[in-house]
Amino acid sequence: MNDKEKTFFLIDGSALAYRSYYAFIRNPLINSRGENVSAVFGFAKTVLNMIDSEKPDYFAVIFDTPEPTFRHEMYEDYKAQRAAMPEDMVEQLPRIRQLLSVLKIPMITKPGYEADDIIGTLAKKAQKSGVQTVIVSGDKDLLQLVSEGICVYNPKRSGEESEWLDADAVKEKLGVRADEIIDYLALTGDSSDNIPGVKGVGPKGAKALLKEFGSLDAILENREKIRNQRVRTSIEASIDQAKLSRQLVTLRCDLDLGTDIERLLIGEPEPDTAVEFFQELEIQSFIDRYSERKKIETDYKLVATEAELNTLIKALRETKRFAFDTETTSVNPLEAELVGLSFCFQEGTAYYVPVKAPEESSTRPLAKDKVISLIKPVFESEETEKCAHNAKYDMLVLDREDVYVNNLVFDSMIASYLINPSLRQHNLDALSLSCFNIKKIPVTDLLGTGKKQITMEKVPLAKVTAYACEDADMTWRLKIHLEKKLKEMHLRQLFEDVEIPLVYTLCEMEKSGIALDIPVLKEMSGKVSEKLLQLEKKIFALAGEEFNINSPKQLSVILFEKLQLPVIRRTKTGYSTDVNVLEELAPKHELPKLLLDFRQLIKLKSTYIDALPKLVNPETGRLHTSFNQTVTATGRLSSSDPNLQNIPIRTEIGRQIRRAFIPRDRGHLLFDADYSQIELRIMAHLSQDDNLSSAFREDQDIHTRTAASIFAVDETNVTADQRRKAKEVNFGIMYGMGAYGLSRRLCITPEEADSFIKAYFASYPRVHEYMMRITEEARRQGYVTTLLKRRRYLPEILSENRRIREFAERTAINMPIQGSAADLIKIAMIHIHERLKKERLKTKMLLQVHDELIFKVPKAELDVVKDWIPTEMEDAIQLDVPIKVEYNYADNWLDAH
DNA sequence: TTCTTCACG
DNA sequence: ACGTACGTGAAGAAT
Repeated sequence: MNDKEKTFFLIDGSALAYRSYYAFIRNPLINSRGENVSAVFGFAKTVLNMIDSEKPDYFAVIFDTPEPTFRHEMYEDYKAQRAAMPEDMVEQLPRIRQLLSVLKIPMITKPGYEADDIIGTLAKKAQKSGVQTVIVSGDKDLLQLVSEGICVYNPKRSGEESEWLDADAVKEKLGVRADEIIDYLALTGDSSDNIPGVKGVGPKGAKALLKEFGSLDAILENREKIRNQRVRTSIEASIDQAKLSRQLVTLRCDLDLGTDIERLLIGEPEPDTAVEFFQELEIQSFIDRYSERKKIETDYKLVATEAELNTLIKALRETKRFAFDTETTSVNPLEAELVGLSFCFQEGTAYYVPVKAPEESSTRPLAKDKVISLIKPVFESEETEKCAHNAKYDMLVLDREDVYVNNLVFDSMIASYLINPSLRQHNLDALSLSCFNIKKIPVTDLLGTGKKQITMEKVPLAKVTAYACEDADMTWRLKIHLEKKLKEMHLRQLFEDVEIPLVYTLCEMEKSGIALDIPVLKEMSGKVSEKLLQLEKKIFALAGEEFNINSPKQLSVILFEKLQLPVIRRTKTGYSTDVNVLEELAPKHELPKLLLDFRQLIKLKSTYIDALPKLVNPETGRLHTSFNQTVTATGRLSSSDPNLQNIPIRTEIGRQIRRAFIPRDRGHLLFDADYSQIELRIMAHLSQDDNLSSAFREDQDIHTRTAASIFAVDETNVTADQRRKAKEVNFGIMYGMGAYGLSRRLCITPEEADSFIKAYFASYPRVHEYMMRITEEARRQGYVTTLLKRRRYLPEILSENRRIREFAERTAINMPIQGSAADLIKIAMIHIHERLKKERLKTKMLLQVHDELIFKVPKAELDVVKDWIPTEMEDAIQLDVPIKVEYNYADNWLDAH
């Protein structure tokens, strides 16, 4: 046997498409145009996996055609029970055909015959020529083909073991030999194809009969010998049906296909075509697979002499606009050391100016001071427009070199975010790939990974030059590309008037940082530790053993197995032990209450009390968060490293942590201004509801007002409990909550909750109209917008899946409210920042917590700013209802709030 | 890396 | 029959 055995994979195309579609049914892959691509994705993934791992010599995907087949002529109810294919799967079938043509995978169909017959024909042919054949399908019919050199592969979802069925495996699985499958199916029937079989004979009966008599013919001939009387009667009544069924399940293996197996070869896909295809579908993982590092014409230059630098600077001044990027030693801008700068003002041409390089370099870079002093005026010039990708980072790095970036006009990261805020990645690598199909040099090519990772200043100059120039080049290309899109989508004003100016504001805030009273936290830490030890002791005593309380898995064992407490809810991987569950268990056992206390304390200790002091910057002595401008789908900021937008307040112990946030400098206070009920006011504005609006115009307590309406009592008679319930309703409505959710939150019946919601809409009818209008708008145009035209696409709103569709509907209701509030506070921040600067005040904006701004104010300035800061916040955007800002000040955040 | 839990608006 | 209120980030356990 000098010839290696050839292998042949035969794919049942429709079966694989179905399987792929349903694999994602709970969580379909939907691209930004609202197109479901689950089936295409799953299909591509399975096929490519098979090709990669099995490396078959021959390969073919077989599809049915819509034409009736000879089986329909033979039996009019053939496949009659089969449910219609879902609409969003039908749409994917042409895509799958396109996929196969792009991937150069042979596809075969024959009108009037089913895929199974074609598969049978090809498999038998292959068998004769000694080719090993693998049929990929979950269909039982095809098992009849299993014999020497033919097996069936049934791929399962990840997590389940896939099946390889050869003759032995078939016998083991069904208890009959592969050559008995036809008779077996003729007896049992097949509900999916609506094949009748013999009524009353199932898998067990069929197996026993075949074992005893050997074949269907023998069974029919010797039917009087069947001992089981019930089975015998069934068989006697269904002789014709059994014969018909046998005909139906028997595959035709003698079709004339006009193809030789030798011609069923997998071709080499053209990368460009493949990338284009997957880009259209927006399937990132395959875009990556087929993206090559495109050869683009580039001229990337190292600038290492003063003369070269002067020429570059002259060019930068003349062109009036350029893209730049910094290379540094760290991702944290407050720790990063500048390594070099790159510039681009013409597609494909870029310059790298190093200020640091490895010792062994043949070219010595110019001294950092020299470069800075020459380049500083260009950055500070109002005459030249600057573009960058994530400018805030570069600006913070340059700021530490005393270089201030004036006239920033473009940030490609922010542009990409405004175009589609739902995307997770807005980094330069991803954008270069998605916009231009250019795969950038991975940073890891320069720095390596894991333990051997080095920093940028140790990378040879030639490599850094190529990398840094590419960054500037891509940023420049993106500016040209994304600018157009922003204009088309009417996002330019939001971009130019809000997001770009906000970069300066956020830079200042991050640079300022906020001081921490470490002794306060140290003291808390000690007290909490003691309390935790006591709790732990009690918990172990009640549990009867020691275990890791922080492990939901170990905890589940104690609660639900050892103590036999009732399981309230399950998670994907086990039992839920979250707050709601523990609260429900609390009346039944002492332990859950202790666990709740333990959980609360350990959270406060590990996330805040002990973690925050470690994050104080040793140089400034303060905490510098990062305000992320391109993360949330609604337009809000987020805060990370550390997150200072989720400092505790709801519990007494937690809020004490706020005592540790202080104005370190003597003679300063923290000033805290927050919007009162801003989201409800925006909802009043958006819905134009008279009742809701008048509540704000009359400056009434909105929750009391709602309580009076839904409980039909006088406002003066609203009880505290009624007000609390009304508050939940007010918030719940803004999130599109249903009766069930409200009932759970208020511990009332869903019927009662429903009556509250009905009463709410009766008193605020236009709020209901708003919800109908905005969801309709989302369905019609595919997206919703905020007051400043910030956009969020919601393709899922057309989903067939109710859960997904309803989620999109709630998002459609909430995003304009949450996002408009974000628009509003962003404008206020910019105005306040600019005014503080213009009036040369020492007051510093330190934090933003969605509807709240925190400042550090010198006592001498308090009287000035305490009037105008709230006014600037109230005047940021004109609404049809008043905007109210409340403020307070003290020497720590707890008392200032 | 993913899951669960929990802190905030 | 199912799952049930929007938007975040971080810690610790398990994989």
